[in-house]
Amino acid sequence: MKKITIGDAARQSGVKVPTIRYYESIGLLAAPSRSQGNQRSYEPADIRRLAFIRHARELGFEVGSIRTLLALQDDPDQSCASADAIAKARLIEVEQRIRSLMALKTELEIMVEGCGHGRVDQCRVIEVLADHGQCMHPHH
Amino acid sequence: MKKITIGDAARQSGVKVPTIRYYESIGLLAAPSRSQGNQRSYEPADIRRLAFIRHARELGFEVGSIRTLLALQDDPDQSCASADAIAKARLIEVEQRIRSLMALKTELEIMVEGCGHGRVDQCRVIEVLADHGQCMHPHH
DNA sequence: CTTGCACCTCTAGTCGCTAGAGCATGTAGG
DNA sequence: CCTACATGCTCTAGCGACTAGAGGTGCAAG
Repeated sequence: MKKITIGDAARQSGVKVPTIRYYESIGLLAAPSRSQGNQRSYEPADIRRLAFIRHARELGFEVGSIRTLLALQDDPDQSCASADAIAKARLIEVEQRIRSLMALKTELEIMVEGCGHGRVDQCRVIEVLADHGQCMHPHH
Repeated sequence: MKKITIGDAARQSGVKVPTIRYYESIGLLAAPSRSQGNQRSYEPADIRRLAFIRHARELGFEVGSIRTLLALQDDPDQSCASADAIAKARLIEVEQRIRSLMALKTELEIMVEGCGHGRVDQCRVIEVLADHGQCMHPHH
């Protein structure tokens, strides 16, 4: 059997070495076997699990949700209703975040366009920040 | 002179009480005068400053940037080039974040739509997470 | 005068890592 | 076989921007 070091695991999964150790410490990844010299030795399944975690993190899932998703993956007989619920909740979050960022973008554009590059006391950036009432697109 | 307590400052500015104390501790807000009983007593200018900070935080500016923006506001003779640069940088960040969230939204939608609500081993949510190659809209 | 809320300070916890110190191990070249 | 040097190990502390809690004091109403 090929022994995968933590460095190789990091390269193959795209998860950084200290992060892998961190995931082990919080119980997201099982502690792997060790070599004679006490070095972690991973299996291909661990790499897949790490890639799963990484992808889920990139999608913005929190560690708690990932824990549930991993538990579901480990037990394929279960209904995927939980996974679906988690993904749907995340989708709603993302949609809200997009809406709020769009409003924010508009507000920033107004600020930047309004800036005449003169003195601060005529600057729209400062002005808009100081007085929220000037926001054209309320986002909160 | 009317004395504004920290609680009233919180209500008027929309910044929570412990957060106001935190801002004082990191030097974002000057320490106000105190009453006989050692209670903080704010001026209307402090409330405006807090509202400024709150608004900037809502727009996603980091405390470091807010520090600069506040310094600019305090000295209105200065050129607003820095304020403009900060706002522009933030605008670019926001635009990138929106793009990445849109990609993410698409991916989540595919996951959720593909979920047949059956068993986990046929669930697209789990499947897509496990295999990044299935992303239709690569976002990273 | 007492009740009860608001205020005070201080410490520690949150989340998801990241950085650093100070060692041990593994590997490639000479 | 020896020496470099990369990589591994553990442990602690730090990041940002708060938030929570303990344990105490101030103050205003009934």
